[in-house]
Formats: sequence, C-alpha cells, structure tokens
Amino acid sequence: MKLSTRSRYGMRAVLELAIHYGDGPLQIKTIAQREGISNKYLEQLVATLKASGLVRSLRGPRGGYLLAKEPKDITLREVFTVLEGQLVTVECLEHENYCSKCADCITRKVWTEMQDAIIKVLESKTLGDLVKEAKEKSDSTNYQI
Amino acid sequence: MKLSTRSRYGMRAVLELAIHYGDGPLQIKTIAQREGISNKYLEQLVATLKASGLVRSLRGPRGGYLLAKEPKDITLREVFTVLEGQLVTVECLEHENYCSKCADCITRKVWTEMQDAIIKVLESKTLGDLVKEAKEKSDSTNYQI
DNA sequence: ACTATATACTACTATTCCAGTAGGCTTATA
DNA sequence: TATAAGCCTACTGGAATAGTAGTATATAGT
Repeated sequence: MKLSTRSRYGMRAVLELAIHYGDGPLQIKTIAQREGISNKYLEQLVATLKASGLVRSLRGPRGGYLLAKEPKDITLREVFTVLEGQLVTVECLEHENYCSKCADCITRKVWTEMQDAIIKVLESKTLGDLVKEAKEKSDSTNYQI
Repeated sequence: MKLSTRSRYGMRAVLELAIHYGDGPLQIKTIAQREGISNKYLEQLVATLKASGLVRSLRGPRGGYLLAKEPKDITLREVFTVLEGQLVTVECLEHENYCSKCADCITRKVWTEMQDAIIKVLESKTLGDLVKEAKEKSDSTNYQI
C-alpha cells in the first residue's frame, strides 16, 4: 500500500498553487523545478487536476496555473480523489454485489473502516490549513537565521 | 490506492484459520476452495505468513496450517503488515532523510496522519474480534433458515 | 504581424509489480 | 511404501507506474 508519485507530486504541486494563491499564475516549470519533479510528467498530472475543475489555466506567455477556488475551500480529499482515481481500497465497496464468502464479508468490513479513517483525515484538512502550516514553518526558519 | 489481492486473500485465509482455531490443521486447498482463491497462489501467501511466525504448519498427510497464537492475541495490523510488506505510504516516513522541499514536508505530515489512522483501525481489532463477528453472522443466518 | 513563451494533446517506452501457473522436492502418516 | 500434504524455485502475461518526446495551439508583448 504505497502512495504513487501521482498523489505525492500532485499534492505538492497543488500546495504550491495554494501557497501562491492570489499572486497570479504559477508555471509548470517553476513548480517542477521547485519540487524537483519532471516537467513533462507534472504537466500530465496537472492536466488531470484541470480536467476535474480544481485548477484552471492561462495559456501563452506569463500564463500558468491557478487554483479555481480559495485554498480554504478545497479539502485534501478532493485533491486526493482526483489524483488517485477513486479512494477505494476494495472494489466490492463500490459495486454492492452479493458476496457468498463469509470471511470475505467480514474482512470487507475492516477495509471499509480503514477507508473511512483515511477519508476522515483527508476531509478534515483543507489546502488553507496546509498553507498556514507552511507559512508558520518558514517563519520559524527565518527566525533562526 | 488499492488493496492487493495479497492482503485480501491473505486476510481471509488467516480469518479461516482463526475461525477453525483449535480444530487441528487446515489445508491450503480447503481454504482456497472455500474462499475461491487459486490454490498455488494462496500457497505462496501463506508461506509469507509462516515465515513471519504468525502461522505454523504440519507436513505430510493430514497436515496443514494453524495459527501460531490465539486469535485474540493477533491484531490485524500484524497480519496486514506481513502481507503488505510495510505499512508505509511514503518512503521518507521510514528513511528519516533531510528534506529540502517545503511542500514535500507539509504533505508528508498529511501522509503520516493518514498512515496513523490506518494503523489505529488495524491495531484496534484482533482476529478474535473477527471470529466473533463471523460467528454472530452465521448464527443469525441460521436463525432465518 | 511576428516571435517567444506558455499550455494542450498524443504517442511511445522502460521498468516494476501483480496475480497467477507449473513442476519437482521433501516430509510424515497410515 | 504409497500417498497426501507442505516446500521451493522459476517462469509468465498483463497492467500500472513513471516517465520521455514531439507537435499543435493560444496569447502577451514588441
């Protein structure tokens, strides 16, 4: 059960957009450089985010990407779901089929609880919260210098 | 983020062992048949479980597998960890490296919380609990018949 | 109008992991 | 000693991951 780079890179990129929310568009190459991610690969990830409506873009020189909503109005669950496809640990959680195996149904309940726990964490946080954390962090860093 | 069949099959197999704890060894083919899993594939999964010490085996005719401990003394976390390798969503949660990227560290904190939530769920349940659920379930089923 | 700079779109690819299959070897019981 | 179990190793098709590459398109500034 590992997170793919999709989720990790994607979440970081979105956080960058959130941190610079209100400063005009941010370009792929800027984010990619800053986060040490492949330019072209990130382009594809961001395309997914754009398709979902979470992010919008401006083409041409001085263009780039922006969050479509305020950071405080975007939960991590939204971002994660877009990046990771669906937040489903087992298929049968979605397709409500009849299930003949007893042990299967019991364990399925476990997976459901696991999934709910994940959702709860992601739902409880917005990009705004992360931005705040990031700001606090850089503040304390500056303090030490 | 999908569960592999390793975890799902493995957990179901272990639950079978737990349900029949005290009844002598249970054979691979029995479990595989009962759960609709490939015989040979399950054999490999159970081998992992045995290597971890969670399960022990008896060779020869009338042999099979048994839980090494009482169901009530085995948490789902133990089982899951053995099956899924490590319960790590991101590498850097383990390898405590210096991390130069700000957004990375912030998101990393999110992944940590997510992982902790998963662990909490799995740690709070033992195989004994699942056995109880399974028993209750089959009881109520019998009632209806 | 031209040019530079950005996104948009599509196709390809190497590598790894998943989910098995196959088959011979070893051990213990009846 | 036959046979029924686990033990061990190798192989394999297919899908997903993590990219790379190249071209098309839009637009801001000159």
